[in-house]
Amino acid sequence: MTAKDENDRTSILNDARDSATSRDFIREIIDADLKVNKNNSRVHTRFPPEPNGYLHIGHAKSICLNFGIAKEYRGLCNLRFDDTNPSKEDVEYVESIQEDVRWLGFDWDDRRYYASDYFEQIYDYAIQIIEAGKAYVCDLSPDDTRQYRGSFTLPGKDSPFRNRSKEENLDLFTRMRAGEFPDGLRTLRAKIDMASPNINMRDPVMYRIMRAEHHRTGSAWCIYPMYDFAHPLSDAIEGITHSICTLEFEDHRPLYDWFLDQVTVACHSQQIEFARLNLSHTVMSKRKLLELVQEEHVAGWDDPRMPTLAGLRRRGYTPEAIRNFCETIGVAKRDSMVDIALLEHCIRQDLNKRALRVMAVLRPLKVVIENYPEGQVEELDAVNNPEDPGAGSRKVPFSRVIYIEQDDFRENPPPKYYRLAPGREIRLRYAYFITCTGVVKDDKTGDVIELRCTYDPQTRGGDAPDGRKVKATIHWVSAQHAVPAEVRLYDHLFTKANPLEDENADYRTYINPQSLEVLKNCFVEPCLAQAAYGSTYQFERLGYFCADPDTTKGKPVFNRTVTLRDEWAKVEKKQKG
RNA sequence: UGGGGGAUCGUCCAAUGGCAGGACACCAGACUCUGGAUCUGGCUAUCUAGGUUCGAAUCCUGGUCCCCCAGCCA
Repeated sequence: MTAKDENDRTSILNDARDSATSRDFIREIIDADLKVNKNNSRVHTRFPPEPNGYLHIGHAKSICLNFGIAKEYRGLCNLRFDDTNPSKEDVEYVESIQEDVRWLGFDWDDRRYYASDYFEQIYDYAIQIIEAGKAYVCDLSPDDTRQYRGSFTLPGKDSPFRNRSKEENLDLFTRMRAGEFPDGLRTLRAKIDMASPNINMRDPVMYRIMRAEHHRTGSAWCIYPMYDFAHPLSDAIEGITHSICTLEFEDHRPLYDWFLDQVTVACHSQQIEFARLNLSHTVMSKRKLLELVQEEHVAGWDDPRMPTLAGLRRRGYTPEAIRNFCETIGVAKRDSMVDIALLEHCIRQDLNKRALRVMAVLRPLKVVIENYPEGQVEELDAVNNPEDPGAGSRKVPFSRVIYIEQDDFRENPPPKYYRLAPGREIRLRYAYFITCTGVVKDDKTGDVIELRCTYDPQTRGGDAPDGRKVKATIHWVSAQHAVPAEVRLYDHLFTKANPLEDENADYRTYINPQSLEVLKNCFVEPCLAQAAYGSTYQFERLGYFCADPDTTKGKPVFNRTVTLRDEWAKVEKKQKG
């Protein structure tokens, strides 16, 4: 190696260092590998989902890690479907997975692979291992296999079929493939050590007989390789240098290495394990998410309450916010539970910069401005985004009858409540100062159903020429111009930070009964009449919302992505004890 | 119980023998035509007991607690 090469690599390393916000232990391992020119200084990762469910925010962590590392080190990251168990897998999932990875902002170019692409090669490797006397066909039933495996404290016993001849093994394995035996009758097992303290090394199953329609190979195969066998070989075939997976595979690493040591491969990838993401107030296992869908606790994989990428997307989360979240939480080996407040912070931070501000009244209270001329309409200027001068401004119609938020009026205002109350003056955003002069109540219920107010014509646009101040500014919508809308208010899916914490209670008992509140009688300002699916807005003083695909021509539907931070809510909560 | 991992603010991540730092959350204040945003300040942590060292979150020894593994799932 020349001094120039050394300098080049050093500068690449430094670039990588600069572009990363912090050096996690995985990047440190890669730095060290690069320093000794391991793998000819190549960095090649892969994201290997099993197509048996939708991707969730935990996968996003892995995607950002694998694709992110590839990008930083000027390497490559493959997308590989780990489809070795056809009984659980489906094309629906391979499609959603690709959509989600792309949406998150990552690109695998032409490197979309399937473990099933390698079935023939993996089979050949199995033959090699049998020929080397390191694998055998076992006739033990699943039950007996378990019995023979022993326990944590007891060593296993050798299978009676362990010492079959190579010829017999080859013959039997060939016939397994040929479909001569029923499902589950025999397996191919690695001959390692039934007394190993690591249970994964006690002659693990390499192939099982399973007649199931595979989403890619159809019925071409009736034997399928197990993860432990297929995964290291798939990595080797693709030339993966760093095979990043989660902590539960840590004790599989000796087996990963063992398989690669039995066969001739160009590349022996290094498996590195990190802690999977746990997020408060939700669940992350695919099995539980499937249950929530199947038992109809949610409306589907893309229900905006789900931690799936499809759900978050429909909820109004942006790829940028999710990527930023993944960067912020870091990567380490200790089990942890990230507060969902951090995810919410990330989406607020992103949407604050880009979401157009509009006015929407969710729980309308009619207000008649008595001294405002009947029939008059004014077009008032409203800023689209105070954080982004380039976003410009728009006209908002104002008239004698408007709607305000029920929550913005109190007949008997508590301490520190700054909004409208009898006799009090406040500002209508971008419009006028108004003073509440009367309250109309429902005869029967006594509920406030209408407010009578007067306005000060001198305050047009929102400023008083005499310099007087008001304590509050509230949003409003002109009644005659209002567009009816449906708004879906979402909250955490679970009431408990960790729904799995209590071993005596099913996680479903902590499903938040108020995770969805549908408001069908909302009014939004006219510019929202043709809000397109996916467009995000800040409803001023309420939160960030996005148009849902359920939107129809006459009636927009909005999902609340997240509320704004709300000081008054805190004060009120404190007052109520 | 055998094996594999892990313990740092309330939460997540840094500090790689040299002033325990950042983010979120929380609290207080400033500012504000969003009780938003922004700004300022504050709070709170090295699992434990010994040892090595001028100096330990970091090294050594003992203990404690937590997570994972006994699928023909991944």
